[in-house]
Amino acid sequence: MLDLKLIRHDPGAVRTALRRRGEAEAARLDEVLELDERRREILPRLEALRAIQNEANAQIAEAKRAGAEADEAIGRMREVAGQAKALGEELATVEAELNAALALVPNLPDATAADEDTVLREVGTIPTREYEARDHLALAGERIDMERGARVAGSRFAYLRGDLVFLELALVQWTLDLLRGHGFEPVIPPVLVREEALYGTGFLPDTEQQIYHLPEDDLYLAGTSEVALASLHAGEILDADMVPLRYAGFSPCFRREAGAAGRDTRGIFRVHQFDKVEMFSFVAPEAALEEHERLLSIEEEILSALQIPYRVVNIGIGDLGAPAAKKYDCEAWLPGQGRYRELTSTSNTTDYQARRLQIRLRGADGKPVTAYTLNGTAVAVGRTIVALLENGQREDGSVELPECLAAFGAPAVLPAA
RNA sequence: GGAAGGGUGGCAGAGCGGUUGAAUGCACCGGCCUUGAAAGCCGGAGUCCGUGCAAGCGGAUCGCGGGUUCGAAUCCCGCCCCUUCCGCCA
Repeated sequence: MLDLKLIRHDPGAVRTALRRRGEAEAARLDEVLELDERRREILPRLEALRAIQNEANAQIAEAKRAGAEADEAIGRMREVAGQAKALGEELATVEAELNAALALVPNLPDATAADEDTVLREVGTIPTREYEARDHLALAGERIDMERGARVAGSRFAYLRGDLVFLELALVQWTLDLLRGHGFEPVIPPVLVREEALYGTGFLPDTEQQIYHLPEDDLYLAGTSEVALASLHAGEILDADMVPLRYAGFSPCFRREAGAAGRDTRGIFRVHQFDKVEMFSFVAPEAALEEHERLLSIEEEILSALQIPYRVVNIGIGDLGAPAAKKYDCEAWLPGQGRYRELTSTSNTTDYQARRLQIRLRGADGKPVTAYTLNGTAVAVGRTIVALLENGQREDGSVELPECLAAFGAPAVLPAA
């Protein structure tokens, strides 16, 4: 959610920034501005009535205490109360519309966000081989069991079996260990969340078609632990010296993938359920840009340590989600597909989520300011396994795995399927 | 799932339906005192909205929402959360 005061005081600048997302988004401002004006027309009138009520109430109280009659003041209260109630209802309607309109306005793109997807750099060596590269399913064999997964839960569900389970666990543990070294507190968050948490992070109203809902309990299956991590400090005013606060959340993630029919149907590249280690930072406003680069550098450190060739993309404004002001994706080279595919993603959501979640910092002057939040994928386990298998493959179909994982229980070599 | 109790300021904890934004204690900030500190004394201090250059002024806020009433922290209803007991359970 944008700062209403900013919209009010500098609508031109906000509109200009929003235009980079398109005219339709910029046009949303008009409704917000109009509703805000109506609100500020009604509010002083209502407050004046309330002031009269409060004054009359004091007189009544005083008269009662003195044992005197207060009919005149009570009459005045009675009269004003009716007017105040009607005005109050009018205000409530306008405020509800205002909040709904404001909730639909996406975040302002950062000045350094790209207009179109822009590859910043390619890192690592794309392996050359005389044989045809296999894809991860061919390499995994029954250790990735899609057929039985589909039989039990439907398409896009998989069984991970045997060695791959130890690979997953090693990957997770190695990542959490590395992140702790970078100052991230490991967290296993709730995966089922309330609507407020999704609204607060900007997934609602925006991506509802991607989210599983449990109507019996009115809970939602989170598509990322970002939801629960952002909500960790909802409603709190944090001391400025507590930030940066960094969390590494490990959780399963659930996505309906509605609208992705037919895409990436082979293997576990795009499934309804996967595990992920997610980084999440709460920072002071002025520290956000640097923190974003920091999250990106950690993502790159991880990909490099795992010897996965990748490229970094500054995501174009058209592909930014509503909460993001800027986003980098790291795309891994997948020999089985012969192209780069998204593996991790990090977003600077500035104060967009924190304002909705009412997360503030108490600055040196004692005044609360809205915090800034950022998120980034440390390891999306399923896709990382895909990348490890396809990049580590040898001609005989066995797979060499990165050394760093061995200490955490991963096999050094995955036998051919 | 059943039964009971409870949600008040950073924390603890009062609060006959009417000068209660809210006693008191602790914690916090400033001042006095002190060589320095502690103790003591004096004072200050929540958050949000509107208005104003500002000081300020006005409004809201006692889990959330609604109701009763001229008037609700206080009474009624719904929801959320916490605690205890029973049941169930990895």
